[in-house]
Amino acid sequence: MRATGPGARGVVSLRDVADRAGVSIKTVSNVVHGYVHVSSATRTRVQAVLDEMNYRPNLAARTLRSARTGLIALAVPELDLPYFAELARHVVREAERHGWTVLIDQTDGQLERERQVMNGIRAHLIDGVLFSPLAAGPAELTDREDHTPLVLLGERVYDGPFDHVAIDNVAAARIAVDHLLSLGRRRVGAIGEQNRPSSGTARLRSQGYAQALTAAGLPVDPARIVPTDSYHRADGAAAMAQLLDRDPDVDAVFCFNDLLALGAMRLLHERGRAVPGDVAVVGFDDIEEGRYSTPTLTTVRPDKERIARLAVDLLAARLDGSDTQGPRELTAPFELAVRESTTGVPAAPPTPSPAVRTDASPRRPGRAG
Amino acid sequence: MRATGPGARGVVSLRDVADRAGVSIKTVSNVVHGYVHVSSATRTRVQAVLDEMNYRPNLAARTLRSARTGLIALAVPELDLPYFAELARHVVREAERHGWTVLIDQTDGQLERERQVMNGIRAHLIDGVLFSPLAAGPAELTDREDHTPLVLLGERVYDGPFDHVAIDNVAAARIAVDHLLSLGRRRVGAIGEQNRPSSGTARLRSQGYAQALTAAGLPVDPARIVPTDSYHRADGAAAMAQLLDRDPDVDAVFCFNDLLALGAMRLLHERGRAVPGDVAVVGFDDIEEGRYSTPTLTTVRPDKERIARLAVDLLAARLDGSDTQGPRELTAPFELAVRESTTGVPAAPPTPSPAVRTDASPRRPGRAG
DNA sequence: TCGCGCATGTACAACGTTGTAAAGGTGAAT
DNA sequence: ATTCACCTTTACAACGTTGTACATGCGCGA
Repeated sequence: MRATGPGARGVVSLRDVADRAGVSIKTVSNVVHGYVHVSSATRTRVQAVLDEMNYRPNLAARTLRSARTGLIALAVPELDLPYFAELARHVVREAERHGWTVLIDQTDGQLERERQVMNGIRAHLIDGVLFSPLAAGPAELTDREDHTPLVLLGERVYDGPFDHVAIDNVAAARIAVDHLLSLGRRRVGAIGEQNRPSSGTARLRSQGYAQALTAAGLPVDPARIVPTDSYHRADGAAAMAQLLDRDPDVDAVFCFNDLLALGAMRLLHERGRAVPGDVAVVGFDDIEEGRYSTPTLTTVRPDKERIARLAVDLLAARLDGSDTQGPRELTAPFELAVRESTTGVPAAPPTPSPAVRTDASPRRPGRAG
Repeated sequence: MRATGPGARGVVSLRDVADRAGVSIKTVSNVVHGYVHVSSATRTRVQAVLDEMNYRPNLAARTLRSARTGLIALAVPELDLPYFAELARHVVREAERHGWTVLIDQTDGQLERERQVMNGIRAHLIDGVLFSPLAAGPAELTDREDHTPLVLLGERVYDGPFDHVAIDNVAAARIAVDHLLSLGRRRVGAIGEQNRPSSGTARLRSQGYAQALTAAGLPVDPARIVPTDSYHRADGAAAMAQLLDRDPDVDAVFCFNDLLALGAMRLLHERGRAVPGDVAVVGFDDIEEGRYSTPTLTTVRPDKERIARLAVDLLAARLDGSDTQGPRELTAPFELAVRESTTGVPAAPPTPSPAVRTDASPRRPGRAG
C-alpha cells in the first residue's frame, strides 16, 4: 500500500512522478531516457514534473535489472604512498570518461584483504577491478573464485590468466643503474628487495639492477642489496643505515621507490654524507615530492596517466564484450628524470611561477629511453 | 522463465541455492542471516550448498529493499594532497568499524563538482557524505537539494545547518605564530591566504596569524600576507619568492599547509637562505613528508584519526536515527610539532629502525596545547 | 482427548526500474 | 468503408532480497 505520494525521506520515484503527471510509470521512464516516441506535449509536461520533484533515478533498482553498477574498484596497498594517490587520481579521471565511479580499496598489502578484493567481497557491487597486488602471488591469483573482470597493475604475473598493465621494470631499473655507473660510481647498493617470494615488482627491479652491474663487468654483491619490509621513508632510512654499516664506501644507491630514496637521503644527511658528492641516489616512481626535496631526486618516471588509461580502457573492452581474446599484457612508457641527487646540478630548477615544474613536461612523459 | 540453474555469468542467487537444497528461498535467506528458528539439519544442509555454490548476496537487491547501500562518500579536493590521502586512510578504517565502504570523490576544488557532491549525483547509492569543501561556501551549502546526511570536514560554515568536525584553526594558527615569535622573530610572513571569499579555513588561519601578531604588539602588514591559488609545493615556492621580493628581511613564515611550507623551503634553499638560520618556517597538517624533509618541518598536527572517527560516528548517529538534534560542531585536538625548520635542532631525529618516527607518538597525538 | 504454544518452514508482496508485448489511436492507402 | 502501418502509451513481468503473515507439525498441560 502506498497511501501518500513521495516516500518518507523525500525520495521521489518514477511512480510518484507518474501519479503527479497523470501518465504511466513507463512513460516517465521513457522521458527520462529520451525515448523518441513520446509526444512533445507529454514530454514537456512530464519533464516539468520531473524537475519540480527533483527526481533522481535509483541506481540500486537499475543495477538490479541491468546487473551493472557503474562502479569499478581500484585496489591499492596504501593511499598515502604518493605513487598510488597519484595513480588513483588518473584512474578516477579516466574512469569518468566511461561514466564510471571509482571505489578505492586499501589493502595495506595484507594477503587476506587482497584475497577479499579478488574474490569479490563487494560482489555485484562493482563491475570490474583494477588491482595492484603486493602480497598476492600467482598462486592466490589463479585460485580466484570471483568472475568480475580484473586488470592487474604494476606487476607481471607469469602465465596468469589476467590482463595486465605495467612498465618494463627490468629495463627501467637497468637504465637507472646504468645512469649511476655512467657517473663513474662503482659501489652501487640497492634498497627495497622484498623477502617474501610473491613480490614480482621488487624481483624485476633487482634483476635490472643485477643486469646493469654485470653488463659493466662489476660483481653483484648480495651485501649491497638491502631488503625492506615495506616502502616507506622509514624503511629507506633503516636500510641505508644498514648499507653504510655493510659497506662504508658505498658511492651510490638505487632505491626501489622514491619514498625509500627520500628516507635514505635523510639518513645520509644525518650521517654527514653528501648527496650526490659521497653517495648518489636514484629513486623510482617520480612522485611530486622528489621534485622539491633537497637535493631533488633523480628517478624513474613511469607514465602514470598512460597506465591508468590503458588499464581503464582494457577493463572497458572486457565489460562491453568487445575484447574476448586471451589475457593482454600492455606496457606503458617510462623515462629517467635526472636531477640533483645524482648530478649535483639542478636539471631545471623550480622557478617561482605558479606553473613551476622541475622537468619539461611532467604531466605527459615521452616514450621510454 | 528460468530454465537452468545459476545464471549466465556464474552468478548464484538465493533461488539457485534453494532449488539445489530443496528448500524455500526464505529458508536460505534465514540461514544466511543466522536466523535462530532453523533446524540444525536444515541449516547444515543449506550451508553446505551455500559454500559449494559460493553464494554472494546481491547488494543491489538488498539496497532496493532496505534503502541502505552500506556506502558512504568522502569528498575531498585532491587525493595527492597528502593531508587528504592520510585523512582518507583514517576514514576508511573508521568506516570499516561500521561495516561501511568508502567511496572517494575528488572534487579538484571545483565548485561545480562540489555542487554535484552535495546535491546527490549518486543519489540512492550512498547513505551519507563526508565533505571537505574548498570552493563551496555557506550559500551553496544552504541551497542543497539533496537530503543525504552530510558531515562537513575542516571548515566552519557559520550558521549552516550541517554537522561539522574540525580543529580550532584560529587557535592552531595562533600557537604556530606564537612559537615563531617566542624564537625572537619579528618579521613574520604568512603564505596561503585565499582570495576567493568562500574559503573558511584560510580565513581562520589568517585570523590566528593576525591575533598572534597583535597580541605581541606587532603590526599586521598586508604586504607580508601572500595569497596562493592552491596549496601545492609550487604555490609555496612562488609565494615565498614574492614574499622575499616584498620584504627581503623577512625572518619567519607561517604556511597554511605543509606543502606550501615545503615549496617555500625549497625556494629559500635555492636563494641561499638558511632555514631556520635566516628564515624559520612553520607548516600545517603534519604530513609524513615533513618528518623527512631537510630540515624537518615544524608544523601544526591535527589529530586526523580523531577527526575521522568523530565524523564517521556523527554520520552513524544520523543514519541510525540516534541523533536527531540540531547540527553538531565537534572539535578535534591538535598540537604543535616542533622540528628543525624553526629550532635548527632535531627534536627527535629519525633513527635507523623500521619503526622510526620523528615524534613521540605521531599516530595518536595528544590534546591541543 | 482437546487445545494451546512453539519451532520450523513457506508463500507472497514489495523495493524501483526497464524490456517486452500489446493496446489504443491516428492517418493514409486501397 | 476497410485495412494497414505507425505513433503513442500502457500493463506486466522480472531482477534478488527480505518483512509479514501464515501453514504445518510437534509436544505438553489441562
